[in-house]
Amino acid sequence: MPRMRHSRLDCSPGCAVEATLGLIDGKWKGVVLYHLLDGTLRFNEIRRKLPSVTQRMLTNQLRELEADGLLARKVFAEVPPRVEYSLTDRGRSLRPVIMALKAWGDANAALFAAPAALDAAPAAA
Amino acid sequence: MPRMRHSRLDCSPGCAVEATLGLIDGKWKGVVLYHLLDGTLRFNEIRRKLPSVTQRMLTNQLRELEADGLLARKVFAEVPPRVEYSLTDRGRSLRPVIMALKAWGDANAALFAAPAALDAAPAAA
DNA sequence: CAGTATCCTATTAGATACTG
DNA sequence: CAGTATCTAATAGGATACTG
Repeated sequence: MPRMRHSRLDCSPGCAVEATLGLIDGKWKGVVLYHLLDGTLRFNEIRRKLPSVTQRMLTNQLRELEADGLLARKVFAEVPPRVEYSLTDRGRSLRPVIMALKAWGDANAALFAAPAALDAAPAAA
Repeated sequence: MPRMRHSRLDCSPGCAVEATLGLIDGKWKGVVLYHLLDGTLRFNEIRRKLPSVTQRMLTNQLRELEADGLLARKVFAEVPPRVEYSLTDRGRSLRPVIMALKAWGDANAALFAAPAALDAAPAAA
């Protein structure tokens, strides 16, 4: 069972930066958080938004986010089963962070598309 | 030689979130970027700010940041050698992102100190 | 001072199959 | 539908020693 991620607390004061990063890294956490900003989603709804995530990975990432108090998991005793994921207050408080990441990514999309565009690109603010 | 990190581009539109994250994850990149926001630093100056980083890791992280166009490495032909690291314009454009990460981390410091404080804590905005 | 070079371990992530 | 369970591959990260 994959528990125990980097503690990353052996710094300061940049420590806070790494601590926050530690909660939202993991290959899919950022996107998951991003999509949940729009509201509650079921397991397979999230999955459909992440074309190449495996079931196992998505479960892991969701469990870690839950363990970190960023999202809530609500299981409905139905057949077929239904599980809904939504952000907690703490999770929602990450909105500015997520949006800052997204804004920069959008502004620098060229960087990701063409690695060689480094010199040419205008380095958008 | 550790090259080739996750491409993370198989999403959308949360893609931008992961793309940005991909550039600043790595166990030390966030802090390095943070410290360089204050100005140019030499190799060992950075190292001193990161008590437990190894020489190898710091070098790796710095090289990746450089390859991603976020920082510039300036070598002085002196004895003893001197190498200065500073943010590029693109690196500086990450300031809002880094500061958002830091702000959240500071506001939620309790979360990192005591993992059990999840319920009690007030979930600062 | 600012790295390289090796070697080795731990953590992450993917594939695949099965289940309440 | 929403997971588990295994097994394995890839990657990140650390320890240590050496060098221009």
